[in-house]
Amino acid sequence: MAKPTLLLIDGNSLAFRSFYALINQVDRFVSHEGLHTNALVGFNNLLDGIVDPFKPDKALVAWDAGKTTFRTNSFGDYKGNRDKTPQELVEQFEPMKKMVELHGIKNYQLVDYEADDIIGTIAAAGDAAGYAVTIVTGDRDMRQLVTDNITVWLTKKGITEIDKYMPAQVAEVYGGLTPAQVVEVKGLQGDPSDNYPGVPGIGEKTAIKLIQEYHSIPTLYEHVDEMKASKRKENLITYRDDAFLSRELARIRTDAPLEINLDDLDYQGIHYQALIPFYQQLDFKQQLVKLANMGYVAADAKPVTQQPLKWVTLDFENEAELNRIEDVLDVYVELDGENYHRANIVGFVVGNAQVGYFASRNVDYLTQDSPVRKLLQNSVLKKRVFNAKALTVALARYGVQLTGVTFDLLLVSYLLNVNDNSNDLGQVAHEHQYFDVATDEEVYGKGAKFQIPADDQVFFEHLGRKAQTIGQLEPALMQQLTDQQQARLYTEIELPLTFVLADMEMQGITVNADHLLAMQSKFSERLSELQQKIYQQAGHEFNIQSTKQLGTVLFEEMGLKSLKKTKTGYSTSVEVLEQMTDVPIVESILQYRQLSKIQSTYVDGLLRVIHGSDSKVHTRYLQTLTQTGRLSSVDPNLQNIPVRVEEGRQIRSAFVPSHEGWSIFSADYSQIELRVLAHVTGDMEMQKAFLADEDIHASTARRIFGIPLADPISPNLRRQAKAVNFGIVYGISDFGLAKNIGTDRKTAKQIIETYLTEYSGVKAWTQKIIETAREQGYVETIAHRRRYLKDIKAKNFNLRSFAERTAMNTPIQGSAADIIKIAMIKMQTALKTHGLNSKMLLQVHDELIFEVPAEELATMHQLVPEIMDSAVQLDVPLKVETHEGKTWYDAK
DNA sequence: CCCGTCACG
DNA sequence: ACGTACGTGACGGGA
Repeated sequence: MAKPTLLLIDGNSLAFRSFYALINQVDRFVSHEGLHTNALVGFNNLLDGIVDPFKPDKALVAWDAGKTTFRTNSFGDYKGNRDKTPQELVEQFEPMKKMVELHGIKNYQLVDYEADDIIGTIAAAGDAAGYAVTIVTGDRDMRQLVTDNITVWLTKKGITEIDKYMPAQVAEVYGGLTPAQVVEVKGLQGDPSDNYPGVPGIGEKTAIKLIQEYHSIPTLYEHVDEMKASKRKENLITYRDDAFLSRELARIRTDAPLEINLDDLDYQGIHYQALIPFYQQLDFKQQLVKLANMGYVAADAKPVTQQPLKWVTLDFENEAELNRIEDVLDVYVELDGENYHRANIVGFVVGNAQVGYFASRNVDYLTQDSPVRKLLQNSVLKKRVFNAKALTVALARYGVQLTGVTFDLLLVSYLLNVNDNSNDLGQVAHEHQYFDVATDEEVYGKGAKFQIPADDQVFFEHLGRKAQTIGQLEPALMQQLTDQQQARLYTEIELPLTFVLADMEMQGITVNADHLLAMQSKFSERLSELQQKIYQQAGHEFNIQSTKQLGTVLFEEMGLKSLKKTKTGYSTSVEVLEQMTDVPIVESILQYRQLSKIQSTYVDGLLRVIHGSDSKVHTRYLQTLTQTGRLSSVDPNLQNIPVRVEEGRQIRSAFVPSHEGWSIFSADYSQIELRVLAHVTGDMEMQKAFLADEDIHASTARRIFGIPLADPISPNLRRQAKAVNFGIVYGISDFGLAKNIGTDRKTAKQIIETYLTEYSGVKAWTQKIIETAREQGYVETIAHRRRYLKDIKAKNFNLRSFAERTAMNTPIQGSAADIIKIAMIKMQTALKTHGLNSKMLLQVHDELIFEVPAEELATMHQLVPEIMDSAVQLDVPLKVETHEGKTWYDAK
């Protein structure tokens, strides 16, 4: 008969592991009550993944009781170099213990003892009582407890993967030693993380070798005199006491005076119903979904019944049934990659709840005349989709002109809350408390395991669920849009824009590959010259692109003074290097850096993404990503093509019109963010300056530096005033301004105060917007785009300050984004109504780029500014400047 | 996969 | 006393 099982869990060790596994995202895991939950998430995964399937007979989670233990009493420095446990973790301990209880497991801690000792003691008792004992921990030293009946499960890097240690595995990593000998090794080796010393110069390798030979520390010292003279022998003798002390510190106790025994440890099983309010409090949505799928729902929840799903595999027998579809069609198309300009359609589904859903992998239904194709191209039939832009572009490649989209789940979800921007339909649905659909990861797997199911039953059911979800969510989400006064933002801006963007992306922009190739060979020659020069200046070869190696060369070998550090080493950023240009190698490195950036990101990078079929690049604009409402551009990013430095700027000469004799034409808003600032703040002084079409930075300089009208403004003061204007838009701080204009903090502070006195409307507005953010929890743009600021009331100064700057910046940056989006929609319409052949190709936040036939140039110079500056009516005028040229470079 | 760096508005 | 300008994406290096 199988032995009874006893599961012992090292609470502290695993809490720390969980916390640091997600340390980078500590601020992304915060409950609505402001509690950090990253460690709780990790710990919960651990319970789910290891404990729950284990179903032990008895179980315990052991915790440290506090800072002092018998170890600190015997050795004051024990764990003396540990940083204080971060507050973000401390606050998670109590809920974590509650989580343990709700999973049916007892917690235990004991004054003066560490979790290890509790586990050691119970494990020994369990071993003696005939249990199969399993210990789960992140602490490698626990392996000393292993016996034939005690297995140690050690978490690897993350926390969900584990290595299992039985005596054989311990022997394997410890060169044939027994678990009991682990403390002998540790005694010699010491442990920097616990701050006990061991013997200097002896690491794990040597310690194992010595214990292999002498078996233990006491016997080693019996024979120490026989060792041949060496530094090691000297150290062993000198640090004898440390070795014995460290050995004791490393030894886990098996005789702690516990007040509990095995009878108290019966595993209770999971208290499902009680977990619901607990998970709700922590905002553990995924866990709630899992509970719901098991039939556990909150007492006050609407009953979750899995909706029935009507679906069939589309075939030539049943395709006629599609003709019964009227009013509305839900559509979902699955691609085999995220870049929809290249990816293939691997499956699709159309239908609605009344008639049912029709799924297929056969793209002939799309490429050839079929009922499906007719429905998709029928403009009267309302389509409900997820990611209309991707769908439009993908279908267009199969010859289908999708029309009549009224509901885009992804887009609507993003507008309701910019954080709900997952490209996974299931995840988005779960955000809206709709659980009748799984995520792609759940169905397809991820990483190397990703696979579209070969089984039609599985694949089509998932597709059907997705399509059905879109339809099910539409009424509630459209209502929420209305409630948040965002209906017009959706119907008049974002939804029409999505099709404008689809057009621009499909149009693409032609890139002259020969030109890039010429640049490539010129640059690589120059790069190897610079490389040789740098090797010479350094005295040896090294990887210039490695910040680590570069730091060693500059700050250790060459003895330059390090001016700034990053958390991983010396900073070698431009900012730092520019202060050391008197050293020749630094100058060379700066040149090398600049050139290799252009080469790798722009020359090589662009060449890689030119489509063979049309010699164009087709970016994808992400419409549902940024926190402010701007677009972003990927694959390639065409919103950060160099312009400020001449060498880089020449990249732009590779961007050319797609027809002989055409031109590249650009139109940009002048100072749009400051104009928006003048509008939203209602500041009369700033508005006057714009109404008079003054040079705004000069005008600001005049006011904040008190320069009489008769006097000219020096370029330096104008530059400073410009920095102040930028600072205001970004949510200014004296430190930031000082750094930017190279003055001291006090002066910067004075400048800001003067600015806010001179522009009192701006001052009043910044105070008001922060107040508003605190009251409603969000800020808005002129088109009612919304951004929630969860940290606006944070106790932590940094988090709160950041939220306050965001509160000021988002209405400005976001409203500017609203304006150009409106202009783009109007522009596309105007091109059509004027019967122009010019094409809008790119958007770069405050500028639009077109390709234009020669005969339309004059018209465009007039029409484009007209459309752009009348996109919205502000209290100050909008100003637009236009340029044209044979290439993008020349359109300046 | 994260970090430092650097390109843009 | 805190540490600090807003919003993005791509690259190479190195765990």
